[in-house]
Amino acid sequence: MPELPEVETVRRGLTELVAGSRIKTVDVLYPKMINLSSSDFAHALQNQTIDGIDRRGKYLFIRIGNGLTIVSHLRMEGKYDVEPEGVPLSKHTHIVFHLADGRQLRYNDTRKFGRMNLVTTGQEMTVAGLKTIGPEPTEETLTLDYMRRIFGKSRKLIKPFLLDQSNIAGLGNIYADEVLWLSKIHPKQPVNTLSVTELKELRQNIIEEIKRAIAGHGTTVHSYSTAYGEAGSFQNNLNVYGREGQPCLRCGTPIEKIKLAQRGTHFCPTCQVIHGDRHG
DNA sequence: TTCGATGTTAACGC
DNA sequence: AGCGTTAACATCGA
Repeated sequence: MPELPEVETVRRGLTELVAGSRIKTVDVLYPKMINLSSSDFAHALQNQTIDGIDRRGKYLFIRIGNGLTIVSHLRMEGKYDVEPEGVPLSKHTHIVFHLADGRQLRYNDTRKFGRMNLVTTGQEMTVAGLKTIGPEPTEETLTLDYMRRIFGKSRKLIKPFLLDQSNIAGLGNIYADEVLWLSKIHPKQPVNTLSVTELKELRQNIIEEIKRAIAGHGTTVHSYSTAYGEAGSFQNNLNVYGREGQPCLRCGTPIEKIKLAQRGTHFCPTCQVIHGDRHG
Protein backbone atom coordinates (compact mmCIF):
# COMPACT_ATOMS: atom_id res chain seq x y z
CA MET A 1 0.00 0.00 0.00
CA PRO A 2 2.83 2.43 0.23
CA GLU A 3 2.45 4.59 -2.84
CA LEU A 4 4.75 7.37 -4.01
CA PRO A 5 3.98 9.82 -1.15
CA GLU A 6 4.52 7.15 1.51
CA VAL A 7 7.77 5.96 -0.10
CA GLU A 8 8.97 9.57 -0.32
CA THR A 9 8.13 9.97 3.38
CA VAL A 10 10.21 6.87 4.14
CA ARG A 11 13.05 8.26 2.01
CA ARG A 12 13.10 11.49 3.95
CA GLY A 13 12.93 9.68 7.28
CA LEU A 14 15.77 7.34 6.37
CA THR A 15 17.85 10.23 5.09
CA GLU A 16 17.56 11.95 8.47
CA LEU A 17 18.18 8.81 10.46
CA VAL A 18 20.88 6.85 8.65
CA ALA A 19 22.47 8.87 5.82
CA GLY A 20 26.17 9.05 6.63
CA SER A 21 26.04 6.01 8.94
CA ARG A 22 28.36 3.07 8.47
CA ILE A 23 27.07 -0.47 8.15
CA LYS A 24 29.08 -2.84 10.31
CA THR A 25 27.42 -6.15 9.42
CA VAL A 26 24.20 -7.37 7.84
CA ASP A 27 21.94 -10.25 8.89
CA VAL A 28 19.63 -11.72 6.27
CA LEU A 29 16.88 -13.64 8.06
CA TYR A 30 14.73 -14.26 4.98
CA PRO A 31 16.98 -14.89 1.94
CA LYS A 32 14.15 -14.95 -0.61
CA MET A 33 13.85 -11.20 -0.10
CA ILE A 34 17.13 -10.41 -1.89
CA ASN A 35 18.64 -11.00 -5.32
CA LEU A 36 21.98 -12.39 -4.13
CA SER A 37 23.00 -15.12 -1.72
CA SER A 38 22.85 -13.98 1.88
CA SER A 39 26.63 -14.10 2.21
CA ASP A 40 27.30 -12.14 -1.02
CA PHE A 41 24.75 -9.53 0.05
CA ALA A 42 26.16 -9.21 3.56
CA HIS A 43 29.81 -9.17 2.46
CA ALA A 44 29.24 -6.50 -0.19
CA LEU A 45 27.63 -4.20 2.37
CA GLN A 46 29.72 -4.72 5.49
CA ASN A 47 31.91 -1.81 6.57
CA GLN A 48 30.35 0.43 3.90
CA THR A 49 28.75 3.82 4.37
CA ILE A 50 25.16 4.71 3.52
CA ASP A 51 25.73 7.82 1.40
CA GLY A 52 22.09 8.75 0.94
CA ILE A 53 18.72 7.60 -0.30
CA ASP A 54 17.06 8.43 -3.63
CA ARG A 55 13.66 7.40 -4.99
CA ARG A 56 12.11 6.58 -8.34
CA GLY A 57 8.37 5.86 -8.33
CA LYS A 58 7.80 3.51 -5.41
CA TYR A 59 11.41 2.28 -5.42
CA LEU A 60 14.03 3.41 -2.89
CA PHE A 61 17.66 3.61 -3.99
CA ILE A 62 19.90 3.25 -0.95
CA ARG A 63 23.30 4.53 -2.08
CA ILE A 64 26.27 2.67 -0.67
CA GLY A 65 29.77 4.16 -0.57
CA ASN A 66 31.43 1.48 -2.69
CA GLY A 67 29.45 2.15 -5.86
CA LEU A 68 26.55 -0.14 -5.01
CA THR A 69 22.86 0.66 -4.64
CA ILE A 70 20.19 -1.29 -2.79
CA VAL A 71 17.00 -1.04 -4.83
CA SER A 72 14.24 -1.55 -2.27
CA HIS A 73 10.53 -1.98 -2.99
CA LEU A 74 8.19 -2.13 0.01
CA ARG A 75 5.29 -3.69 -1.90
CA MET A 76 2.37 -3.94 0.50
CA GLU A 77 3.68 -3.85 4.04
CA GLY A 78 7.41 -3.24 3.98
CA LYS A 79 8.73 -0.85 6.64
CA TYR A 80 12.07 0.39 7.88
CA ASP A 81 12.66 0.93 11.58
CA VAL A 82 15.72 2.16 13.40
CA GLU A 83 16.18 0.67 16.87
CA PRO A 84 18.95 0.60 19.42
CA GLU A 85 20.70 -2.73 19.81
CA GLY A 86 18.98 -4.94 22.34
CA VAL A 87 15.41 -4.17 21.39
CA PRO A 88 13.92 -7.57 20.48
CA LEU A 89 13.40 -8.19 16.78
CA SER A 90 9.84 -8.27 15.53
CA LYS A 91 8.44 -11.55 14.28
CA HIS A 92 8.48 -9.95 10.84
CA THR A 93 12.01 -8.54 10.77
CA HIS A 94 13.78 -9.97 7.71
CA ILE A 95 16.95 -7.93 7.24
CA VAL A 96 19.03 -6.25 9.95
CA PHE A 97 21.75 -3.71 9.17
CA HIS A 98 23.97 -3.35 12.23
CA LEU A 99 25.29 0.20 12.21
CA ALA A 100 28.67 1.19 13.58
CA ASP A 101 27.08 3.58 16.09
CA GLY A 102 25.21 0.73 17.78
CA ARG A 103 21.82 1.27 16.16
CA GLN A 104 20.13 -1.21 13.85
CA LEU A 105 18.30 -0.43 10.63
CA ARG A 106 15.64 -3.13 10.35
CA TYR A 107 13.48 -4.11 7.42
CA ASN A 108 10.10 -5.44 8.61
CA ASP A 109 7.50 -6.90 6.29
CA THR A 110 4.47 -8.87 7.51
CA ARG A 111 3.70 -10.39 4.13
CA LYS A 112 7.30 -10.77 2.93
CA PHE A 113 6.30 -9.28 -0.43
CA GLY A 114 8.98 -6.57 -0.43
CA ARG A 115 12.23 -7.04 -2.34
CA MET A 116 15.81 -5.73 -2.17
CA ASN A 117 18.13 -5.89 -5.16
CA LEU A 118 21.78 -5.01 -4.69
CA VAL A 119 23.08 -3.63 -7.98
CA THR A 120 25.93 -1.53 -9.33
CA THR A 121 24.96 2.13 -9.06
CA GLY A 122 23.67 3.19 -12.46
CA GLN A 123 22.30 -0.28 -13.23
CA GLU A 124 19.03 0.23 -11.34
CA MET A 125 17.06 -0.22 -14.56
CA THR A 126 18.04 -3.89 -14.62
CA VAL A 127 15.61 -4.50 -11.74
CA ALA A 128 12.20 -5.81 -12.79
CA GLY A 129 9.70 -2.98 -12.80
CA LEU A 130 12.28 -0.26 -13.39
CA LYS A 131 12.93 -1.30 -16.98
CA THR A 132 9.59 0.08 -18.12
CA ILE A 133 8.74 2.64 -15.42
CA GLY A 134 6.89 5.74 -16.59
CA PRO A 135 7.57 9.39 -15.71
CA GLU A 136 7.35 10.77 -12.19
CA PRO A 137 4.07 12.62 -11.55
CA THR A 138 5.57 16.10 -11.45
CA GLU A 139 4.99 19.29 -13.43
CA GLU A 140 8.30 18.87 -15.28
CA THR A 141 8.22 15.16 -16.06
CA LEU A 142 4.53 14.40 -16.65
CA THR A 143 3.91 16.60 -19.68
CA LEU A 144 0.56 17.10 -21.36
CA ASP A 145 2.13 15.98 -24.65
CA TYR A 146 3.10 12.66 -23.07
CA MET A 147 -0.36 12.24 -21.53
CA ARG A 148 -2.05 12.88 -24.88
CA ARG A 149 0.24 10.38 -26.58
CA ILE A 150 -0.22 7.44 -24.18
CA PHE A 151 -3.88 8.05 -23.37
CA GLY A 152 -4.74 8.52 -27.04
CA LYS A 153 -3.47 5.15 -28.16
CA SER A 154 -5.04 2.86 -25.56
CA ARG A 155 -8.57 1.64 -25.03
CA LYS A 156 -7.84 0.45 -21.50
CA LEU A 157 -10.08 1.49 -18.63
CA ILE A 158 -8.62 4.44 -16.78
CA LYS A 159 -8.37 2.94 -13.28
CA PRO A 160 -6.16 -0.02 -14.27
CA PHE A 161 -4.32 2.32 -16.67
CA LEU A 162 -3.37 4.64 -13.81
CA LEU A 163 -2.19 1.70 -11.70
CA ASP A 164 0.17 0.55 -14.46
CA GLN A 165 3.55 1.92 -13.39
CA SER A 166 4.81 1.94 -16.98
CA ASN A 167 2.33 4.73 -17.78
CA ILE A 168 2.93 6.97 -14.75
CA ALA A 169 5.16 6.10 -11.79
CA GLY A 170 3.93 6.07 -8.23
CA LEU A 171 0.14 5.93 -8.23
CA GLY A 172 -1.49 3.08 -6.29
CA ASN A 173 -5.03 2.12 -5.41
CA ILE A 174 -5.71 4.98 -3.00
CA TYR A 175 -4.44 7.90 -5.07
CA ALA A 176 -5.85 6.46 -8.31
CA ASP A 177 -9.36 6.54 -6.80
CA GLU A 178 -8.72 10.00 -5.36
CA VAL A 179 -7.52 11.66 -8.58
CA LEU A 180 -10.42 10.16 -10.55
CA TRP A 181 -12.91 11.56 -8.03
CA LEU A 182 -11.18 14.96 -8.13
CA SER A 183 -11.29 14.89 -11.94
CA LYS A 184 -14.92 13.62 -12.08
CA ILE A 185 -13.91 10.69 -14.28
CA HIS A 186 -15.54 7.26 -13.97
CA PRO A 187 -13.00 4.49 -13.23
CA LYS A 188 -14.27 2.49 -16.23
CA GLN A 189 -13.90 5.32 -18.76
CA PRO A 190 -11.69 4.14 -21.67
CA VAL A 191 -8.61 6.38 -21.72
CA ASN A 192 -8.72 7.18 -25.44
CA THR A 193 -12.18 8.74 -25.04
CA LEU A 194 -11.01 11.53 -22.74
CA SER A 195 -10.95 15.08 -24.08
CA VAL A 196 -7.84 17.24 -23.90
CA THR A 197 -9.62 19.35 -21.30
CA GLU A 198 -10.17 16.26 -19.16
CA LEU A 199 -6.55 15.18 -19.60
CA LYS A 200 -5.34 18.63 -18.54
CA GLU A 201 -7.45 18.52 -15.41
CA LEU A 202 -6.47 14.93 -14.62
CA ARG A 203 -2.79 15.82 -15.03
CA GLN A 204 -3.09 18.79 -12.70
CA ASN A 205 -4.97 16.73 -10.11
CA ILE A 206 -2.39 13.94 -10.20
CA ILE A 207 0.52 16.35 -9.76
CA GLU A 208 -1.14 18.35 -7.01
CA GLU A 209 -2.61 15.41 -5.09
CA ILE A 210 0.78 13.70 -4.92
CA LYS A 211 2.34 16.96 -3.76
CA ARG A 212 -0.30 17.45 -1.05
CA ALA A 213 0.04 13.85 0.13
CA ILE A 214 3.81 14.20 0.46
CA ALA A 215 3.28 17.40 2.42
CA GLY A 216 0.97 15.42 4.74
CA HIS A 217 3.58 12.65 5.16
CA GLY A 218 1.47 10.16 3.25
CA THR A 219 -1.61 8.17 4.09
CA THR A 220 -1.72 5.85 7.09
CA VAL A 221 -4.41 3.18 6.94
CA HIS A 222 -5.17 -0.10 8.69
CA SER A 223 -2.00 -1.84 9.78
CA TYR A 224 0.06 1.21 8.97
CA SER A 225 -0.74 3.15 12.12
CA THR A 226 2.87 3.08 13.26
CA ALA A 227 4.47 2.73 9.87
CA TYR A 228 6.91 4.94 8.00
CA GLY A 229 8.65 6.01 11.17
CA GLU A 230 6.01 8.69 11.55
CA ALA A 231 2.28 8.40 11.16
CA GLY A 232 1.02 10.10 8.02
CA SER A 233 -1.93 12.47 8.19
CA PHE A 234 -3.22 12.39 4.66
CA GLN A 235 -5.92 9.81 5.44
CA ASN A 236 -7.83 12.81 6.81
CA ASN A 237 -7.82 14.32 3.33
CA LEU A 238 -9.19 11.33 1.43
CA ASN A 239 -12.39 12.05 -0.47
CA VAL A 240 -13.48 8.61 -1.70
CA TYR A 241 -11.06 5.87 -0.72
CA GLY A 242 -12.52 3.82 2.13
CA ARG A 243 -15.75 5.85 2.12
CA GLU A 244 -18.13 3.23 0.69
CA GLY A 245 -21.74 4.10 1.57
CA GLN A 246 -20.83 7.51 2.96
CA PRO A 247 -22.07 10.68 1.23
CA CYS A 248 -19.99 12.12 -1.61
CA LEU A 249 -18.36 15.28 -0.31
CA ARG A 250 -19.45 17.14 -3.47
CA CYS A 251 -23.03 15.97 -4.05
CA GLY A 252 -24.10 13.74 -1.16
CA THR A 253 -24.69 10.58 -3.20
CA PRO A 254 -23.46 7.48 -1.34
CA ILE A 255 -19.99 6.42 -2.54
CA GLU A 256 -19.98 3.05 -4.32
CA LYS A 257 -17.32 0.37 -4.15
CA ILE A 258 -16.84 -2.00 -7.07
CA LYS A 259 -14.20 -4.50 -8.10
CA LEU A 260 -12.21 -3.45 -11.16
CA ALA A 261 -9.25 -5.45 -12.43
CA GLN A 262 -9.24 -7.27 -9.07
CA ARG A 263 -8.95 -4.03 -7.13
CA GLY A 264 -11.35 -2.35 -4.77
CA THR A 265 -12.49 0.83 -6.53
CA HIS A 266 -14.39 3.72 -4.92
CA PHE A 267 -16.31 6.37 -6.86
CA CYS A 268 -19.34 8.65 -6.81
CA PRO A 269 -21.99 7.37 -9.25
CA THR A 270 -23.38 10.90 -9.70
CA CYS A 271 -20.18 12.96 -10.13
CA GLN A 272 -18.29 10.31 -12.09
CA VAL A 273 -20.30 9.17 -15.09
CA ILE A 274 -19.08 7.27 -18.17
CA HIS A 275 -19.43 9.38 -21.31
CA GLY A 276 -18.98 8.81 -25.04
CA ASP A 277 -15.90 9.60 -27.10
CA ARG A 278 -14.78 13.19 -26.58
CA HIS A 279 -11.38 12.53 -28.05
CA GLY A 280 -9.94 15.14 -30.40
C1' DT B 1 -9.93 -25.43 8.78
C1' DT B 2 -10.38 -23.28 4.64
C1' DC B 3 -10.66 -19.27 1.99
C1' DG B 4 -10.74 -14.55 0.51
C1' DA B 5 -8.50 -10.00 0.63
C1' DT B 6 -4.57 -7.40 -0.19
C1' DG B 7 -0.70 -4.79 -4.23
C1' DT B 8 2.49 -5.78 -7.62
C1' DT B 9 4.63 -8.25 -11.15
C1' DA B 10 5.53 -12.35 -13.99
C1' DA B 11 3.69 -15.61 -16.81
C1' DC B 12 0.32 -17.16 -19.77
C1' DG B 13 -3.00 -17.32 -23.67
C1' DC B 14 -5.39 -15.14 -27.35
C1' DA C 1 2.72 -6.70 -30.43
C1' DG C 2 -0.45 -5.78 -27.17
C1' DC C 3 -4.25 -6.95 -24.71
C1' DG C 4 -6.56 -9.11 -20.60
C1' DT C 5 -6.47 -12.77 -17.17
C1' DT C 6 -4.47 -15.43 -13.66
C1' DA C 7 -1.03 -17.09 -10.48
C1' DA C 8 2.27 -16.24 -7.08
C1' DC C 9 4.04 -14.11 -3.09
C1' DA C 10 2.61 -14.67 2.59
C1' DT C 11 -0.20 -13.59 6.34
C1' DC C 12 -4.22 -12.73 8.84
C1' DG C 13 -8.80 -12.86 10.18
C1' DA C 14 -13.57 -14.21 9.11
